[in-house]
Amino acid sequence: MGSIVDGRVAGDRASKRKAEKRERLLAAARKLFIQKGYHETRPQDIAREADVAHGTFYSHFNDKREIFLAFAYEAQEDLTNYVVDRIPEVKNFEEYLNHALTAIQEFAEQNPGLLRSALVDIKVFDPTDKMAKVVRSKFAAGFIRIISDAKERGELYDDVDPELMGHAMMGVIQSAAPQAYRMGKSREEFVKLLANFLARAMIKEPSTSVTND
Amino acid sequence: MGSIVDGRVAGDRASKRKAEKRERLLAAARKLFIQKGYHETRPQDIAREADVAHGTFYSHFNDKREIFLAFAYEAQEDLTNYVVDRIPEVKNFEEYLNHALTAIQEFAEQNPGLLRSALVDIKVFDPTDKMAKVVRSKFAAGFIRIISDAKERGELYDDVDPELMGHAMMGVIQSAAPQAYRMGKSREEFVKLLANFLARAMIKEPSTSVTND
Amino acid sequence: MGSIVDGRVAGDRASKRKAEKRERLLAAARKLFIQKGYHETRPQDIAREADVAHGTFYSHFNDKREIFLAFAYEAQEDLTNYVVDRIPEVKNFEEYLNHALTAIQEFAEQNPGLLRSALVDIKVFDPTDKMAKVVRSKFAAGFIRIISDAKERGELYDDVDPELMGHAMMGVIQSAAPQAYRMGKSREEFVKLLANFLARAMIKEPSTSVTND
Amino acid sequence: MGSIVDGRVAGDRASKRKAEKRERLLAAARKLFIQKGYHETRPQDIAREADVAHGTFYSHFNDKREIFLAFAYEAQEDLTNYVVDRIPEVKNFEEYLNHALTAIQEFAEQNPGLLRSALVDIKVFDPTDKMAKVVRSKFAAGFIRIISDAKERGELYDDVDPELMGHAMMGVIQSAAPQAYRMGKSREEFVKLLANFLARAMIKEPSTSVTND
DNA sequence: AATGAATGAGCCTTCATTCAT
DNA sequence: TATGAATGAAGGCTCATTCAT
Repeated sequence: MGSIVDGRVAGDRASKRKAEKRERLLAAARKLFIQKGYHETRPQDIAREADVAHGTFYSHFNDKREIFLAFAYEAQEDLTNYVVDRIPEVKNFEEYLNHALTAIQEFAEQNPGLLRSALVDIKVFDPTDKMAKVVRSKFAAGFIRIISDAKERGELYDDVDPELMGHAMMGVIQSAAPQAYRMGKSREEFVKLLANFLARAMIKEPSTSVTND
Repeated sequence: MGSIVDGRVAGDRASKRKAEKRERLLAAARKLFIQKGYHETRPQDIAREADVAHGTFYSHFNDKREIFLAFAYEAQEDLTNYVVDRIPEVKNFEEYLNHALTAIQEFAEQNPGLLRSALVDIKVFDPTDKMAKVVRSKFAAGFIRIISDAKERGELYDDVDPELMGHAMMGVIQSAAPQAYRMGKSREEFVKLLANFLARAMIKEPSTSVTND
Repeated sequence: MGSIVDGRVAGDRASKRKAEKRERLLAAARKLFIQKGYHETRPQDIAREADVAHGTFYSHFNDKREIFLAFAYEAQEDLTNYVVDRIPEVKNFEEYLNHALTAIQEFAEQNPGLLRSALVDIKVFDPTDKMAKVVRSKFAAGFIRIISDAKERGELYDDVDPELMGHAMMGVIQSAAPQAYRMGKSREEFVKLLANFLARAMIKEPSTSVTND
Repeated sequence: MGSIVDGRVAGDRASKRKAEKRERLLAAARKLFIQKGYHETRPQDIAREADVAHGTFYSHFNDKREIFLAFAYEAQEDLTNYVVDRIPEVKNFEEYLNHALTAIQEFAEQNPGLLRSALVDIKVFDPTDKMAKVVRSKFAAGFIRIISDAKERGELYDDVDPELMGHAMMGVIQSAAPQAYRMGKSREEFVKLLANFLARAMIKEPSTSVTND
């Protein structure tokens, strides 16, 4: 049965094969964008890495920009999922902080260069670009929601603006993580330092563990 | 007189003229890198903007990378000087925070796009590039020293690592500032929120003003 | 019934379906060649416009050149038929001229762009191309025959060479028609001016209407 | 003297050399556009033929379109000059016709393919293109002026519209000339036939030579 | 025959850098 | 040193055609 009688089956197979190539291209793009950055990666290279013809690239993505955005989107989604999967039940913001930072750091270690590329290279796009905008704020969005929830539960200082602090947290992590790496700090230590920092900054009554005495 | 008989005088003038052209090129580069970013700016554009011949560019800078680094270096130096000039006597870290954040924000407003360009575009360079490395950490260096001093005076929590937190502060500012701008927050409000955030995060006994009650 | 048992019936249906697709492709090609010209029209566009798969194009035409030639051939045949249908009984060359010019102009108005495309774009083909040659001279052929007939009836000047003048007429019409359009002349006026022009040029004793007095 | 003291002299020389390359490129373009047509000629080919680097092409012409227009403009100017130079004193329109047609035919023979390319390929450009418009009507413009003059002198039929007939003449020549060539007619014969044709079509009282008797 | 994904040679253009003057 | 024309490798993208299903 199938390929002759039922066009749908043949079509399904074909579109499955097509989808598979798209995946191959995306995987290749991920590898190269991480390795060499946006500007140093050519569609041609991606195609070769994915083992498809140069022209095939353009039957899956309209241009280089599009595949980068798809890559960045996916990267942030992967991170979000990774983190969400690792936060059992959010009892309070402080616990969330620890779990989330640990998860982010784990993810970053398992995917070296991924976040740097997805978060930095995206800035080359026109700030008015619709899709770029969406992708750019995707990463901060998770933090913002969590901060917002904690704020409603009264755990945070009144002057903590979720929107602003969500972005601030993102910045902290982005800048501090590579530095911690350069300084040779262990993941545990890094997470502890940063969690304390953020807890004190935002939580009204952080557990004693985050203070000095 | 002089220019023919006295080589030194002629030489001085010549080197003065040369230095002046270099300045013109740098000023042009600053304008264009801010306006269009590193990749969208061509040496030809810089030369034209500086009103010198295209080829002259290469008698002042070895390549495009070099002028960008010079630009980024200068930008961060300007910022540092601006901030330092605006901090009267550093009585304590909290005061420093307020003055510094205000100064940074002022500088950013007076030089729109400058920091974004100098801090983001520099990431296009090979992370192992010696000069790029220096420039990259220039901005955080000021913070690190101040935090270090405050730590020695015992104002800060023991777990505050100056090196790490210097970079963290830089990240907070970089991410939060554009967001505050997008949200329409005034400079005063932004500075207050961020100063409170950072003060609570690092200072053992911040002034009451930074708490809630 | 039929389609499985009786091969001939099935075959007929199949070839009918095939012929119908060919027609659809030709109609699509006509539309697009007129709209965008030969070089700006891709086989893919034609297929999509005809609502068939891209690859199907090549089971009806060997290449893009072939469908263009088929289009141009058809266009000129349509014109010829249109004109022939509108010339009742050719009493003399002068009458023919009026009817023919009117018909051509009508046809051109009803099929804007058709002749321009069929007559101009065909020049992109190698002048030695056999089929292109045939198509190229198809349009003039009608004129040539008519002029030849009139010549044999003794209506025309002895030095009127049918072959040459057939092409000359074609050139006149091609160049003058767009110009008349640009000048805002009505069809009636254009036909009258051109008919007079050609009548005086070729007919020994044109009716008084074509002279000045 | 010169290159050091007087910048103008050096500049003049440089710009002379530049102008010379432009000429070389134009000559190469002329050769190739005639030989292979607009679409089959690549800027790359033109550059190679002119013996300059590929990129040099683009410092003299913004794009392929621009050099084609320059070529077509020049071609028509050359023709116009050639014709004007060969018309001693225009006693009357009939004489003009003979001289002009002879000159055009001569020019066409000496520059085989030139007019075909300049007059046909230009139609590939957007009809609203300003420069293309200018070039397109350049060729007819000469005829129009002459017809207009003759009309004012009362030599022509009242219904001869200079604008329209200028274009008609152009069309006649364009279509008839290649046909005459294919038929093996001599230049003299072709010119005579066409001159008679046009004279009868437009001149009230053509010399007896153009009639039959 | 029909499908549409895949192909890859080829196109036009850019631009960092060099070099003769 | 200053000039600006010249360079040519490289870039992103297109599209007529092929081919496995």
